[in-house]
Amino acid sequence: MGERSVNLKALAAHLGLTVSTVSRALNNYPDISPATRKRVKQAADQLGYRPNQNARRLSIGTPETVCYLMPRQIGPNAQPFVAQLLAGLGEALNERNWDLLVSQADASVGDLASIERLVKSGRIAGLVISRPLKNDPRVKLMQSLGCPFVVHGRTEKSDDYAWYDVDGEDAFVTAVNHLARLGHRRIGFIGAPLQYQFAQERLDGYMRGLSHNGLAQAPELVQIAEFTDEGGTAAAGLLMDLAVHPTALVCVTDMMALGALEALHARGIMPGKDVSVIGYDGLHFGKHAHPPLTTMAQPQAHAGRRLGDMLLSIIDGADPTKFHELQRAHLVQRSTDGPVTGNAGQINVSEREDSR
Amino acid sequence: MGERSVNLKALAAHLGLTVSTVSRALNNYPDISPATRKRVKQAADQLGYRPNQNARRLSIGTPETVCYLMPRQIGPNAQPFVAQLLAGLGEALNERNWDLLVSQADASVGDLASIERLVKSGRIAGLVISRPLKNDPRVKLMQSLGCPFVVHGRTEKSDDYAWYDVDGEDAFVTAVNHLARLGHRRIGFIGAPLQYQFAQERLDGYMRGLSHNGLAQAPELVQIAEFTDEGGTAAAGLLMDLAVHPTALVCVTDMMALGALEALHARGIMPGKDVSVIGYDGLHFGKHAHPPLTTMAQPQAHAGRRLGDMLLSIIDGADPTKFHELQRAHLVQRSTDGPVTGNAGQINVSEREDSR
DNA sequence: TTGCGTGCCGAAACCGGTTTCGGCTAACGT
DNA sequence: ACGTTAGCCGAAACCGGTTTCGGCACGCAA
Repeated sequence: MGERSVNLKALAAHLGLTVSTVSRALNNYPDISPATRKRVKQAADQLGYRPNQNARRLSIGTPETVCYLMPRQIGPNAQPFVAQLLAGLGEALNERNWDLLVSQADASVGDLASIERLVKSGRIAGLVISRPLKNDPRVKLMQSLGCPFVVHGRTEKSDDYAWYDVDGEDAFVTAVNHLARLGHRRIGFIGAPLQYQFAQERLDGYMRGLSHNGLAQAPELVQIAEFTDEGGTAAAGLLMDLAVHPTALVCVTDMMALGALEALHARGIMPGKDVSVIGYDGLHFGKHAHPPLTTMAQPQAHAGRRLGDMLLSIIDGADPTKFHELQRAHLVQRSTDGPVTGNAGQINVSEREDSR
Repeated sequence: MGERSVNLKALAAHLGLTVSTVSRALNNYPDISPATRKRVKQAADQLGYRPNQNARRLSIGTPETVCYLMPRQIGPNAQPFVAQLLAGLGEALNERNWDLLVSQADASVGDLASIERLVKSGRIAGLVISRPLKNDPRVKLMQSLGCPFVVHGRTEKSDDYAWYDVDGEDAFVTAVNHLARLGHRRIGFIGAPLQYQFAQERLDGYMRGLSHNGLAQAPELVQIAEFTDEGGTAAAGLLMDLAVHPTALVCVTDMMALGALEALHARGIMPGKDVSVIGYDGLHFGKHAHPPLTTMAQPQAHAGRRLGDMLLSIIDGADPTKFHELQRAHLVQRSTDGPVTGNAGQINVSEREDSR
């Protein structure tokens, strides 16, 4: 209701000019006299004229929009990082007055088909993919469609597209190193399904950390579960019920680590004292866990911003293979890590009081 | 690069028909013979034709897009509910193949101006506003613009627009009732800045709960701070350092409650034993707090879906004032609530052992 | 045979902008 | 005084669809 917002035609009529003149005046074409340019611009923002973006973009030939593909799994333990990522993306896009679309693949259609529709319908100039699988079909699809995209995370072979990631392998080497230095020799791994590349990477890091410290790899020490707190509880339960249980646990996410803490409490085991636990993510909430969770924190404040800038560069024509940004996670020690103690029901190792 | 995706003209040429015929065939106009209709549709999805949405929407006259306005404050304690809300909104929109835009007001432009640009540029058919202020100028702006919108939350007077909210006042009455039943007579309130309507509502509920239980209102018992964990810690600190400190705290968000727990621990006070704490939100993380946080949980799983459906109805012409959906929060008891104990450094009340 | 619907498709206007091109006017040099 | 050249603006095509309208060809009844 009310009149439709003023369009170019109305503005032109109001000024006694043609639409083409007005358009060029507003877009700073050199063939418009300074006088009329000024007159046009004044009238424009006096009447509150805003160019219709659909029309403009149709004409321009670019949708001036990028899309963020939301990771599926939501539910009660929602993804806390989504908001931050969107904020960063939005910041990058705002500088150009581009729009940010979010899309979760329509369940009835399927991921791939839904992506294909999105790009073929000309709605988006680029796409952000989150948390890729080890061999993610979406990557190949986007490449075959010739549509610019960036990945938050990596796939198994990740040399021919742009990505931003935190080095999960390095992080888990660091975590294992830290635990080994505290005297732990039997370290359990709580992981996520290996179809996710991040899960594989972190497992690799765990393995490398083990051998780097001369520790044996025992298959029973790695437990895979869904990356929820319940998953962590279940996995930790299995590990602690082993004949000789580990004296430390590294967990693929903070959420799983929090779940692991529950399993320890349920068995009367004191995290950080009897058994060490290290998570991954650096979630703010970990500070309030019982006890406060030691974790490998990733610097994800800027992930969205970086991804946005990368994507825009690629849309501008830059070579996607040039953008590989690998950040490092760092250990934030809270209270769930500590030296190994003798009363752990397992091989007795010499107690040592490491300094913290 | 590559050929531009097939457009209507190409498809028509391929078929030896005109664009208008093909368009009408695809849109099931009755004046197209079943034979050619079928032929057209087959060719269309064989060539992978997808109508250009910018062009289509320009022609149709509606952007088929709604926008979610992200709440500003992000930072480390990101909004966990944003992802859930977006998922719900997306679900509702997907059924019509509408798009979901997210926008955080450009800091350099300002909320209002940025909203006005958004709707005047014809990009969106509706807007979702989150966490409104007591007297939120965005609501009036949208009304004066004549653009459909829904609000997640309410403002002070909320009868002339559509909203979905959880009854914070009722929730805090419930919380205070619960505490009073446990014997608490000196209950502190940890609140957020009262410019936010939700903060005011919950304070109102607290007050009503007090008088409903015949408890005195003491100004020093209500502390306002930023709604972060640090804010909660600070506010709780002030309250616990009072000459006669409260035996229970109700907090306006779970995040603040977690912060409050820190303040208690720092003073050697055992939450749930010496002093009760009740949060609000029902955050999943509260389960892993120390001790697990009792909270008023809001059923926000469906908020996004409901808001989306409401907004679409309004866009379809329904009366916005018809949509007022008020949900109730419910107490989820974990471990930070308990009967008042005598050793609390304050007026001795008769101990009573309430049943749990 | 003529006339008249009816079924089916093409022509063209339109959505609201952008951009190329051409022409008019005034100032300029010679 | 006259041709040239900027400077400035209008005309028109275009982006890729949708939708109204008109007309051709056919079948049917008179």
